[in-house]
Amino acid sequence: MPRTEKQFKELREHKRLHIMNTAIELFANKGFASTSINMIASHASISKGLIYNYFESKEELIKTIIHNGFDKFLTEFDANKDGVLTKDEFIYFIDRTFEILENNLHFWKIYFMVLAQPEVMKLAEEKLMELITPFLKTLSEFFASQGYINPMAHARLFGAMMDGVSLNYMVDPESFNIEEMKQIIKDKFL
Amino acid sequence: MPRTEKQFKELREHKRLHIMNTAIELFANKGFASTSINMIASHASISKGLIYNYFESKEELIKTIIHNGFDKFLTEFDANKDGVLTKDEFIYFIDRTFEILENNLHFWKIYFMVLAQPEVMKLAEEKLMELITPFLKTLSEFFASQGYINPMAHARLFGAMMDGVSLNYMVDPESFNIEEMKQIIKDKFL
Amino acid sequence: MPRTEKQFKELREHKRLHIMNTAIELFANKGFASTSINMIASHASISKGLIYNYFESKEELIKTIIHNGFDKFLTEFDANKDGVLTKDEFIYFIDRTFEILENNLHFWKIYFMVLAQPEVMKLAEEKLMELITPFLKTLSEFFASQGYINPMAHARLFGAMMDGVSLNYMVDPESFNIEEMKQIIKDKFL
Amino acid sequence: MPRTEKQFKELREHKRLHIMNTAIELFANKGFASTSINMIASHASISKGLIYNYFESKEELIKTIIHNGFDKFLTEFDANKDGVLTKDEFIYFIDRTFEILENNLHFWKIYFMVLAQPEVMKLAEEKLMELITPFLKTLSEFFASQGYINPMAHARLFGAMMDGVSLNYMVDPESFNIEEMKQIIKDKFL
DNA sequence: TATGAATGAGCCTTCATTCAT
DNA sequence: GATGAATGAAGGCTCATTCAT
Repeated sequence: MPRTEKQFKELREHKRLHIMNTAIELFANKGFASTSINMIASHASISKGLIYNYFESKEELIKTIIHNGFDKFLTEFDANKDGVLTKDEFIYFIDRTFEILENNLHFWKIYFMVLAQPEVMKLAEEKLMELITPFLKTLSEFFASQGYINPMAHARLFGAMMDGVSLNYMVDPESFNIEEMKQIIKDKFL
Repeated sequence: MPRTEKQFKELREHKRLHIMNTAIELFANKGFASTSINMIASHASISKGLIYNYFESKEELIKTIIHNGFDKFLTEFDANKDGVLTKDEFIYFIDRTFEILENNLHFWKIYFMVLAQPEVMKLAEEKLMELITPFLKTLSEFFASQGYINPMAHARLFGAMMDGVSLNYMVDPESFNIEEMKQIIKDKFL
Repeated sequence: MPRTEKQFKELREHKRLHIMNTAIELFANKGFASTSINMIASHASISKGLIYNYFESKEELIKTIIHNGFDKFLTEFDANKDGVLTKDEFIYFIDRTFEILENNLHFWKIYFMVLAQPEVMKLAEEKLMELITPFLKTLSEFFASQGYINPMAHARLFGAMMDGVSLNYMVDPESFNIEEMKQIIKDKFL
Repeated sequence: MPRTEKQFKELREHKRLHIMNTAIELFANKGFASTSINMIASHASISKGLIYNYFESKEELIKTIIHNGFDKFLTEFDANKDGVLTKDEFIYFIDRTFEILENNLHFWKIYFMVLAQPEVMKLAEEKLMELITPFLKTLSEFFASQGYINPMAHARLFGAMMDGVSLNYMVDPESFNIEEMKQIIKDKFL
């Protein structure tokens, strides 16, 4: 009965995501080490043991969350990666980045958690490079097309700035007027 | 015959700093939760118990480290805080920030640990505000004097950018050409 | 397939009592502070961690033991608490007290441990008052009915004497002839 | 210079007593295990190490306290121990016991700590027997002289009652009218 | 698949005791 | 005699992980 099998698989996938989302929320709010498997289980209204049915370990769980988050991020940008970035696409790019930031705050908290503990979390390094490389490349090409003499440095600065803005926004969203930020960034880089 | 009071005091202060420096290194590299008191003790070549002779708890230890670091940072910037920032002082400010960044990498790692790890953030929140508020104020006034219509947003963006650059520099120092960065930042904000 | 809820509950209750009984024995023989959780665990042939699955802390454990002991004590006396105590009931009361003493030596050792460590064991105070108040009231009414002019003082003295006898019996059961004691007490108070 | 040596010895003895008195207070209020050497040192305004100059160990310290206390207790009763107890001396005995109780609450707390806390009891057992045996003997002989058929049982009951009264008085001095108690006890036993 | 009892390594912390000065 | 820095064993407790059911 292929139908049943499919349903089965969907159910599994659904529960898997449920666990991940619960974990994301907790990791982001309390930190990785301070979030226990027990906590995740009870917030997800499942048993402790079941989590190990879906993830081999706590580390595996956060690793999966990070990888998934990165993949999602890349996918959401796919539209732009047709090769070249036009001026309009650059504007869209900025808007989109902030949009994603606002919609995935929890994930970004975890992303910075990972960055802040380099030795412990080699886990994410590889995936991070995968994410960043094309990002920088596209940006660099755009800045080159805009006549900047130092396009890669500009790309890096732009990326760093987006990191910093995200970080500051996360720490204290109320004090951050995203619309103003976007406008200033556009002014500075165009 | 006991040691004189002065001898004791010097001994204490010296050892206290030794513990703090050992702890800074470990916290920065492995994160707060992943660094055990045992680890700190053995890296500092002292006994576990002795740490508690100098710090009431692990929390107290990192709190002290954070406060000390922040205080030191503020002190290093004191020159600029005569009230107003001139154009030249702004340039000096940027140079100085990067200089401090390069010379105090450990502090900056801990600074990002604070921002990114909720369990540490809770311990530092107050001190962080103390650090940031005058920082933003001075910047905002400078941008106002430069004729920007949105000086506080500019100050925040500038701060965020410095955070982002620092973060990226720390994660991967080789890929970062600090001199180029400084130049671009100066171009963009002046 | 998980166990049914009923199975789990029974298992839990059973193990909970097992831990408590093991702990009572050890607390009574070695004192509260000198009995480690490790000790209780190994005497109960379970792991250290399991104890914390049933009791939140060592304090909680002894608190539960004390409360349980008091409740049991009160229950065992319920028969007499129909309001008034007749002469026969008073005799029965004395006999019953000693009977309970002999059957719950461990609990009574803990009871005196609590009395003897006022600052450490605020834990039991409330429950103790609950236990003692109706006890004294019933006695006082009885002594009043027997024509004593100072019934409450008699009740207190009687209670204190029972405490003292219990304490002495516990410390050195061999030297104590309970039957003789009972007889003398009856003679003195009737 | 014998003079200096004598002064020296007195100074030592004085400090020794100072440590003991400080320790008594703390042991009585917080229990033996919950009182640390550090605590005693700081309450006595001396250094931790100095305590070990006077007492070999914490155990030795409480042992000395207990022995001293018991000796003092015996000495205070010496008057009566000329062999026989007359009726008047028995009355005096009761009055004296309560007088001592009121004036040496700390000692009595420790006495009950000894009885009730097995860890302490082991240290005092011997001395306790030394204290109790002549006490019981004298009482027993008195009750024999009064024509009681069961003099030793009476002596034990009397002793136990005094224990119980003392204990109850210590736990809750306000609820205890000592004068009333004394009167009732005299009535019951004479 | 799902449960939660059970384990045990490892954590933070305390404290009696020692010892160089 | 006097100090308090230093030690390290031991304690209470947490938690990722396993496993019988």
